[in-house]
Amino acid sequence: MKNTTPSTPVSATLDNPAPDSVDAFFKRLGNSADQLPKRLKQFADYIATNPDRVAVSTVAELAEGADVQPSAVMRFCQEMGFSGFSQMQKLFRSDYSAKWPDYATRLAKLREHGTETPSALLAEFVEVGRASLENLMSTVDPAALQQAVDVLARADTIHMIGFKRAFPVTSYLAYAFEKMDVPAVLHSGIGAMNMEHLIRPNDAVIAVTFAPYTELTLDMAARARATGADIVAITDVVTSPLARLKAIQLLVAELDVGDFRALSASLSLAIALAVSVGAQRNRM
Amino acid sequence: MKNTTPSTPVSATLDNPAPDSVDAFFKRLGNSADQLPKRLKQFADYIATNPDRVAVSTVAELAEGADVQPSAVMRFCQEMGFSGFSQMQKLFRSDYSAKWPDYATRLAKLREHGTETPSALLAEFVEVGRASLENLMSTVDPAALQQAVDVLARADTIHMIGFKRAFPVTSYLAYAFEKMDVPAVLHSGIGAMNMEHLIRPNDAVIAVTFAPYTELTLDMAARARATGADIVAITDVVTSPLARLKAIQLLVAELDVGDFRALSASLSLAIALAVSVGAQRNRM
DNA sequence: TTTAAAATGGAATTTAAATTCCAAAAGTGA
DNA sequence: TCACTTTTGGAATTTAAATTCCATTTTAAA
Repeated sequence: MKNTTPSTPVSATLDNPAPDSVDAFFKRLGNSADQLPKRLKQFADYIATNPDRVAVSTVAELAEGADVQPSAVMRFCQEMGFSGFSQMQKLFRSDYSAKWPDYATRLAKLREHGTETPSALLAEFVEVGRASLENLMSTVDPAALQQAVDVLARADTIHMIGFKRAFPVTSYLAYAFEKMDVPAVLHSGIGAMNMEHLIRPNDAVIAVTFAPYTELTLDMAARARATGADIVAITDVVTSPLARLKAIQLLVAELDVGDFRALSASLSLAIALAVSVGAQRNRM
Repeated sequence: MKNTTPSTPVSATLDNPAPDSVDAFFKRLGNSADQLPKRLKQFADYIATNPDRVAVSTVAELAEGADVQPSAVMRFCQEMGFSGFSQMQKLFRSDYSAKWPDYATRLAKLREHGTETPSALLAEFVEVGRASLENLMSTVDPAALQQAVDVLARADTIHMIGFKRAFPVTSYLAYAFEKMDVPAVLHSGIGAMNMEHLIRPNDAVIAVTFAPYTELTLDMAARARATGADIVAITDVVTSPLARLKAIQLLVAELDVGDFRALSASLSLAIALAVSVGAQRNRM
């Protein structure tokens, strides 16, 4: 009569049961993430960012991706309540097939719910954003972009002008320039203060405005032009009032959803511009 | 002098090279399917109807699913030009992750292509933006989004907190809310003024921050939470510190190019959120 | 500072899966 | 029907991945 009862299951202890869905897993991870040791936290961040890799990778591959040891991965899995990696992966794999109707199907499914739900609206914006990005590559003239980079890299100080819906663009430019130590001023319009006198002949201005154009932006750009500063215009069409200023034009045809636009293309253009300028200045 | 040349590679013979994409694989399968022996055909049919299972299953599992022996699976793989099942599975797995190659791969690719021309960099940001948007649809939980809209529509005043790279997001939210006459305050941090006392129990806060998280944002959100205000967090991963605040989480996994991210997905999410809130408030 | 506890990296071991092999069954043409 | 080829199922082997273990390092506490 064999009686080798190993009574305690290796897999999951009572106080630490294995999550039964990927959602539950991430919920738990969210709660306990900050009291995890360094390497385990590092791995947690990695799979939180790349959850879709878990189903199709080996321990070694994930470990390498997160830059930790395989044993750290094992410890993590156990910490999360699994018996080991295999059990955790099984969970992710079962979720995988359910979750992977492709992008097109997903969008369609969201749409049929009607434009009423926030998700359907989000789907709209995503779709429009993608279209705008695709378009961006054809509306932006590479030569003009290069020229803009040259001008901005050469400038003493870069001034950014753009309000209302253009403000997210200029504020992101400001952030990027600051991070790269490029001297740049964001003209925010705050306090109704006129900072135009700061613009000198050897400076350059990035003016951002879309139809219906903001008067203030046009005025300020015009006056900057008068002092001799170079103007780089991020705008929507060639007939934009900024054209008159002999500005270097970067055109972004952004699509609307209702009264709003996704801004994806404008932001992408802006950040590419900023990073290029930063790189070029470093080379000088 | 050892000379054990086994000259013929086991993997793929000349007349039978392994397909290099899942598409190519299925094309070949279409051609040769009807001259396959019974069991092999049976397996072919199975994976043709369940292509997504291949990446995440073992030989034994697929064999069982198709009701054939594991060895039949092996013979099938070899018939199709692969050295074995592992090689075939590798193809299916890489095809899957090709939709979103991870950060490291992408950076490496960027480096080798050279960031030389601004247009190349722009192309990179555009591509990353598109991938991020596509992914957005799967990381944002529709229920959480709906919940966020409800909370924000109900709030007396909406407060927006987000600095540095998150600031374009909050500033766009501010613009959208203003345009729709939704009472909303953008906490800009300007003048180091503390506007937190403005946040009342019946208000709601939209906090936006991405790793590395901005302390100020976390602090302000925590204090707002303490006063009883609801928090909607737009952040990158579940391990985000904002999770601790019992916030409604909207996750955006945005890819980086170098040190910067395109922000396309975050902006799209933000504007969809804002418009939904505006619409819902009008209905009340 | 010293000591103890926790965490880590990497090697050693175990386990499970992939792959091969071969005897039996099914099919094919004379 | 008989000899021969192809196909099949299942067991045996190999390979690779998961898991454990332990010596070393790091961190926290006294």
